[in-house]
Amino acid sequence: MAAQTDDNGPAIPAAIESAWGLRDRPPKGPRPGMSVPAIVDAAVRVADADGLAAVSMSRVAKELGAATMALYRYVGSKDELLMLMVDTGYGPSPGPPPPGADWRSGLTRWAWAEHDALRQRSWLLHVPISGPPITPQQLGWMEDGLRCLDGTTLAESEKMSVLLLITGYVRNEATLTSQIAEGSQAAGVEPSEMMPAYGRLVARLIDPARFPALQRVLAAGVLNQDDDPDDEFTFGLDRILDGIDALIRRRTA
Amino acid sequence: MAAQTDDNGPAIPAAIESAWGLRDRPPKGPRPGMSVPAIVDAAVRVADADGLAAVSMSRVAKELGAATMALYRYVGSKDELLMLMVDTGYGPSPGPPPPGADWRSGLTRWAWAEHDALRQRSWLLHVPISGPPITPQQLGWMEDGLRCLDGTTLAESEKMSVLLLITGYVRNEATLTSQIAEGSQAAGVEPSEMMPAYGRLVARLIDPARFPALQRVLAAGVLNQDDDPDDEFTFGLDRILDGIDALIRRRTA
DNA sequence: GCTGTTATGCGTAGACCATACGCAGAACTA
DNA sequence: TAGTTCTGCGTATGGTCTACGCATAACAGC
Repeated sequence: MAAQTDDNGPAIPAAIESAWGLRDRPPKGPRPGMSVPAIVDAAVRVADADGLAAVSMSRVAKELGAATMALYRYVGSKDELLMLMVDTGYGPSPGPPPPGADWRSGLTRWAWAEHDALRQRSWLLHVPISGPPITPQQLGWMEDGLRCLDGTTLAESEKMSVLLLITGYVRNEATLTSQIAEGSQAAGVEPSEMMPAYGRLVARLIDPARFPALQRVLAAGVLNQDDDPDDEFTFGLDRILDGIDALIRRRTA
Repeated sequence: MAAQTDDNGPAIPAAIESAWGLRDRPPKGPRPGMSVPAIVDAAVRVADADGLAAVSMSRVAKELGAATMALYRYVGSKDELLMLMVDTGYGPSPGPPPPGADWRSGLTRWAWAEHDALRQRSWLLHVPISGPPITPQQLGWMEDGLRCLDGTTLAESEKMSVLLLITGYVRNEATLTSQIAEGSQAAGVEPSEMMPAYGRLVARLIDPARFPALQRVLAAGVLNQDDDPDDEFTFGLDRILDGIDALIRRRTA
């Protein structure tokens, strides 16, 4: 439905038009009492306060002092609202790499910026993403990431793959640490006790004869200490950057 | 609630006891008409056929010819059922690496096994995972992954980080390709036309002056060709393995 | 200034969803 | 046979998203 075609090619989904500010208000009819950005901000406020699960259309409407169904004049569906929330939630991209920076320090900065955004707004991880990035800020992040690789000899398609690799890693790492935080909160346990408790549980369940390697990990106390999540993040990121480094050297040589 | 403690330490969540087969049937009362595995199998069948969104308690009950509320005698909540579904859905782990295999070929096989499992059951990606792996098959995968690194000089904690890195990558890559598939199906477009359509949309939205690097990617036709997803997967995996290789060499030297 | 058009705000209602609770009856123990 | 305990499941509650339609407000053109 709504697959109408105009002079400029296939139709752009309403949510995307909203995000890019391409929607022109029709000259007739009453003044709108709300605006898409106001609704998105309210939804983000709810998510910040009570998590993504608390974001229902009625809750957002209540936040604005409006009726539930009034929102549907501005966003086509809840999924559309979620998409706009993500664009707002990530915030502006970290900007192009400082002049003179090499690709590695540039991408490190880029990865940490996403890391920080996801740490601040862990609900972003719970939004079911339904496609490649298309909103303005998302593409801004992409642009800044690509610029980090500007001086390298990588092919354009390889640059893209590299960014995908890193952003995937950042999301993944953020998901894991946020799960620990949420799990500990749900169970009423200290976050620092979460991993040890997990270790004890695994130790109780597994038969050492069938899980010897796992048993060795447990015996080494890997799960007992709660190491700094930032160190864990750095470790993985450095591995990936090492791998990219190997590729770049090969392409250069 | 239900935080009772017995002789063997803190209580094990009911779902985990189910998964490990630790629940002994009480001697009194009527014979159960169903079983946890039967329910989980039915739920998996529904997810395979109509996706995770179709998995509701009533739908699963209908699949079994039972009443909705009857299921709650076997699983404590829908989340519990989902957890058991994941354990079943992944299937058995690929087994330990063939004797004599080096770590790299072992982990490649391991990564591809998860890749294949996720490709076959893309609904696994939509299950909101809520903690570290604790079910039998999940820990089996972990065990097999660890064994691939048995001969290396890595610390136990590093082995764990390496597995986390790889499994995260596999999930991420699978998520992206499944999104393309689902998106094209939802839009009624050929999957091979998905990326070009995306490229055209981006091209129409962005201002080349503000997104020069992105513009260059588009001009290079990166998004126009639909390259083999398996090649894309191999590319990222090789980057990560290169990074791990660098670490192992450093540790060995 | 009047009229027709169009858009907004939003009330109502429908179709789902998970699940708390309680009761009838089955299967066991003593 | 009596008592206990567990199963199956009907009912009901409170939540979700959103399709539909109506009253009203604001503009365009005459």
